[in-house]
Amino acid sequence: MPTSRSYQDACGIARALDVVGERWALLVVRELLLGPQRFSDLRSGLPGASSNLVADRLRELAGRGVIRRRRLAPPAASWVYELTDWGRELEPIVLALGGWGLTVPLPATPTTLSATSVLLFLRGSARPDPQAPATYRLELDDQVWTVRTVAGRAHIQPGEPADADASLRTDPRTLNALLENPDLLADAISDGSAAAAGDLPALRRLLRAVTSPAA
Amino acid sequence: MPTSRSYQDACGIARALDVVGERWALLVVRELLLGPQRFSDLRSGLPGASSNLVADRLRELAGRGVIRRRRLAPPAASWVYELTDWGRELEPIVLALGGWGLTVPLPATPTTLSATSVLLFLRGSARPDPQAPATYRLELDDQVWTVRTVAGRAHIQPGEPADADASLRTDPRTLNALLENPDLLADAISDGSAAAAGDLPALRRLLRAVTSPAA
DNA sequence: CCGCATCCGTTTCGATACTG
DNA sequence: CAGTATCGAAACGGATGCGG
Repeated sequence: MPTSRSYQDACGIARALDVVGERWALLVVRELLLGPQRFSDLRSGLPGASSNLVADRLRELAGRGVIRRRRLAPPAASWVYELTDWGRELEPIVLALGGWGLTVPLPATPTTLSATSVLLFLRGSARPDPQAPATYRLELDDQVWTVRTVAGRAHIQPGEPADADASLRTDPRTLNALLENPDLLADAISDGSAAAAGDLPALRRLLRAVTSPAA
Repeated sequence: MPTSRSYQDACGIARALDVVGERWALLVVRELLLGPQRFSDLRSGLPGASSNLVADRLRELAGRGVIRRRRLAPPAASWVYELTDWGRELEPIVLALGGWGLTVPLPATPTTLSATSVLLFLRGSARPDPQAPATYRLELDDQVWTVRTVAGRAHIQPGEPADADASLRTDPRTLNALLENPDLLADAISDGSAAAAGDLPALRRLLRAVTSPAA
């Protein structure tokens, strides 16, 4: 019986940690914050976790009701994991923890950075010009995301956009660098680490929405 | 070198968990949210953690700058642990996590409940009558706390109050029950699980401030 | 007694290999 | 693609020891 060990403490903090306090659990939640993901998507977002670990956490979190396993409609016929309504209530907490974590020094050795992590940062920090709503197609490590800027906020979903003003194909680390310094876009394109198409001024506006938020 | 293992992930959430994601770490932070505590206080607040575990976590959290070890002024000449300013920034996050955790079913087997846990709940939930500020002496498992109700809020500190309107001596679990149902106070006193002194109506107002918050 | 350190059995983690 | 099986290494958890 893999009944995960409990703190046996009636305090709410301990009870929360009984559910999401195990190693990797909150990072699995993080990966699902922007929408349903398949097992292999989760694995590539959590390259440091072994496959059995990811499988264990998914089983436990599903058993606790934080996430759910769902079958995609045909012809996809694949399985995805997604947060339940209850699990989604962790979102502000996890994001606040992430804000605090930005003040933690970066690990010295080379680090990973998942697409979801960068996109959560983008969504949380971008203040796009409300006068110029736009839709973008972002392809990060072969996964496609839809980004829409509406009413001064960025909305992000996994999957293809119906219609995009501009598109960008790159990797999470490069996108992160571009969000810190949008002027690097030309360099990234010329050295092949990024490829852009469509309304490039709109794309620049998106990248600048983090460093130069609209008033 | 007990250099705790890192997620090696640049995401803020992962970096936060590198610091406070280990087992028991956030519960140590919880125990310090209301003020400095000695090693033995921490141990009695975390009865499920072995002594070496507590010592390990304290060392790690101190090394990371979340907490600090400080010598009390003579004649106490003892050591206490306390949150640094940086560690204190975890407070809203930990409290939010605790709020979510209240929706987690209680562990089946008998649970512990630390004085800090109940007092955090009291502080977070009590809406005392702003018209009747008061100071209380609370003695929980031989540790003394000062509770002051001011401006519709409860303020809590470890240690003796300078001057108390009323005092209550009990254990965390009984106090928790009394906060849920203040009418049990007479029973608790008569069966010896609580002892009260001073302005008893004021004490009843404190207990009722959680279930019947002032408008 | 307080504040740990050491020892040791058990559980979990993490890497690799493997299967439907 | 979506996991399971296996196994050594690390961490946890309980008991005990020990200096101040």
